[in-house]
Amino acid sequence: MGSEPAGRTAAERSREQTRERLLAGARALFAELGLHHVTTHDIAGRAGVAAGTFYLHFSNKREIFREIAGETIAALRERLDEATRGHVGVEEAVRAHAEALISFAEENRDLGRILFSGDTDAAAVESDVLNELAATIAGNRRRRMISGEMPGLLDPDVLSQAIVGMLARVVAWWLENPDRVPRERVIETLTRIQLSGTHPV
Amino acid sequence: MGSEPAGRTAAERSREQTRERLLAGARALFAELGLHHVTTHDIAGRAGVAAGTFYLHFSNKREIFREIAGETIAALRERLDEATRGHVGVEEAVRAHAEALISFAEENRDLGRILFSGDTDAAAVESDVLNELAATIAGNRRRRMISGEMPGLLDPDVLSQAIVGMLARVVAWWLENPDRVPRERVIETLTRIQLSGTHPV
Amino acid sequence: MGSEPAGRTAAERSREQTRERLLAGARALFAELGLHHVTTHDIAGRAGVAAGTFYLHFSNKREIFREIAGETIAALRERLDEATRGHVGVEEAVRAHAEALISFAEENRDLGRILFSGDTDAAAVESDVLNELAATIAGNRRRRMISGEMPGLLDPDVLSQAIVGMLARVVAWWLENPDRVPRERVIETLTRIQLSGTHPV
Amino acid sequence: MGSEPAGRTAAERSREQTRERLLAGARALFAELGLHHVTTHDIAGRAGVAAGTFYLHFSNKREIFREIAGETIAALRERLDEATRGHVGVEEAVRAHAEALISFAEENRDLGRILFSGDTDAAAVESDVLNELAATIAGNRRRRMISGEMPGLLDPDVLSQAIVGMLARVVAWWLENPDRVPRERVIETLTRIQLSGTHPV
DNA sequence: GATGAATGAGTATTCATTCAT
DNA sequence: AATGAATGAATACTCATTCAT
Repeated sequence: MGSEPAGRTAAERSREQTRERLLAGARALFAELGLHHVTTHDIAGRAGVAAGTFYLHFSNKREIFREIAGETIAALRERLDEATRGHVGVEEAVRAHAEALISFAEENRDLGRILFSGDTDAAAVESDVLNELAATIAGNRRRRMISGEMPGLLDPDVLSQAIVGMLARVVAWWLENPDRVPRERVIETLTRIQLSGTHPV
Repeated sequence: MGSEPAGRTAAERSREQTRERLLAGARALFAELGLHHVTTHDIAGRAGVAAGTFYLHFSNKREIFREIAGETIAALRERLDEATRGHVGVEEAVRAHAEALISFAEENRDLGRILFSGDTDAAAVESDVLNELAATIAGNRRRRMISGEMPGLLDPDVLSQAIVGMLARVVAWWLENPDRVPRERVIETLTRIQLSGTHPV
Repeated sequence: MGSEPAGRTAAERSREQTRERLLAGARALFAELGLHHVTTHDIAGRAGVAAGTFYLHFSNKREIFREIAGETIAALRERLDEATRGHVGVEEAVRAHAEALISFAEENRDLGRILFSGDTDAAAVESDVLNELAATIAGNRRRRMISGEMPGLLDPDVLSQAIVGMLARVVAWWLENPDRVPRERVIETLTRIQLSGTHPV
Repeated sequence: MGSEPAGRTAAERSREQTRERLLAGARALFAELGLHHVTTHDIAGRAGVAAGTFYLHFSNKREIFREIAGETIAALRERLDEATRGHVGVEEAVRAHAEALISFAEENRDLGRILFSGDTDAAAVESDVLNELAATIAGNRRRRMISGEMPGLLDPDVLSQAIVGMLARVVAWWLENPDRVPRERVIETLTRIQLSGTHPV
């Protein structure tokens, strides 16, 4: 009945469970305290295993962080791709993109705080999340919109960094202050800014 | 008729020099390694003094960081105010603001990396630079432009965070990749984005 | 059927042994050098373990001292209670008390030096041993003897402090100079002084 | 009009004043904080001089403590001798001795706390104050009273330690709790205890 | 595979003491 | 004689990582 390919021994399943518990504990702790205020003992403790067990599953602290960040980024990327895929109109696509981003942030509230914060250590460990996003997002943007419409006015690299910076900052800020502005208004504002930025007078 | 206020004893001058060397060393190291990968011993070593000497000038690591960050922020704020003061036209003001920001970043290349990075630890020590900037910048922006022109389309809080995020990200990125885009083009792009955002179709 | 409670794992036994070695080392060092001339490194070194190991067993220097002092005081108190319990006659009781004190000091020669020395720092860490003793001893004394027999001549508080001061000093002195006076003579002298003080002419 | 032999230069007088100020500051600080919670910087600061000046007058921290303790002990000894000198009767002499001790403690309240506390560090620095007192006091006592009157019941060494312990403890205790018992009652109690101890039934 | 005791290099901070001015 | 900046050894405590059981 497992969704994973069967034929695993009990030991393999047990190992996998321990690994998952470590990942879960690490996610929670990193989100709460930031990368370097979390010790490997903390993570093991949160996972309910002994300190040494951590090193049976990850070769060091950076690795588990990299894994967590990596899987989160992959999920985000997929979500964003999916969100924009079906849309033809520019406005629709941009709004769907913003909506997907906000939804993802809400669902990954804890890790989002780190991933979108621009934390230098986190960035050093994982090839900078935001830079990857910049490439992806800017790629989309360029393909779909900029082409031809604003010949030399806006530099595409600067623009992509600007958009990423804007998105990351707004998301991080809104995660910390969710009651200041309703969700829909955040999406709407993000959408408008991007549209106006690409359809100038 | 020295450039420094006269009437200081040799000891005072020596002390002041050591203090400045510590500050300079700390600035460079913080920029290079981030707040908590720098030890007080490192700072002292870089300044060419013994480890204990650090504590004759600063009571702890947080203090020297706060001092560095504080003075830099104050200088930045003044620079931005000054830049926007004389201008009547919106476009002129926005461009002058962007220009001042870029110039400041160039002159404070090292620290800029931290201040604009959104480093969570740095933010915890010094009342978050970017948040302060958000307030200031957003204030200006709101006063001068938004009034009446885009009634309820853009949320002012979200907008201010977006602008700050955009500016910080672009500046931090450009400091790391100064050769990718010429300075003028960065300024021009930043200016255009902001203007388009406030003069929508 | 070992002398220690069975059913312990090897790790638990090892841990307990290390802990005991740390306690033993600390006892010896504190006795030799006094509370604050002993470093946690010294204690670890004496126990034959690495410096960090100390902190796996005690959260800081004060704690290990408190533990050592606490257990010693508890043992002493029990010994004194036991010694005096069975005796009806005043003289018998006083002599048994003095005898128990001297025996205890002999058996705990090292720590006695600190506990009976009135060391102000030690006292600050552990609620002052001598003050506790003063209360206990004086309580016994008052109950059993003074009642009615010397109405207002001797102040009970002053008397109890005097007795404790006398006992502590004599014990500490005798531990340092065990060959000057034979054990029995110390006990006899202590007994006589106390009896004469309570059975005046 | 100085009480000291004249013929001192201004420099000599200035030096002497600085020295006295250091001694005064050290006395106050040692009394307040105990020997090793006082830094040489503290002492210099309290004396209103620079840190280095301390070492122009004392070669190290131990030395200034030794000097302070030494002069206090000498003064105490003189006071006690003086007090007992004129008296023929045993009771008179013992009471005068107790009275002098209490008076001295009151006048030197600050340092008394250390000198009578049995502080091990203080004792290590200065050849133990209390031991010196033990010798002196016991000497007096033996000469005047014990001779012949209690053939072998009380050991003189033990007795002298007992008396010193008693006196020191009562004095230290009373300095900390001056309101618990009136001064006269302390003296009376100390006197009675000693008399009864030497005039047993 | 899991345990958890142990390691030891690392780090902030203090303070007695020196010495150039 | 006085200053006070500088020194650097000392010390408590942390934590990533190892390894015998």
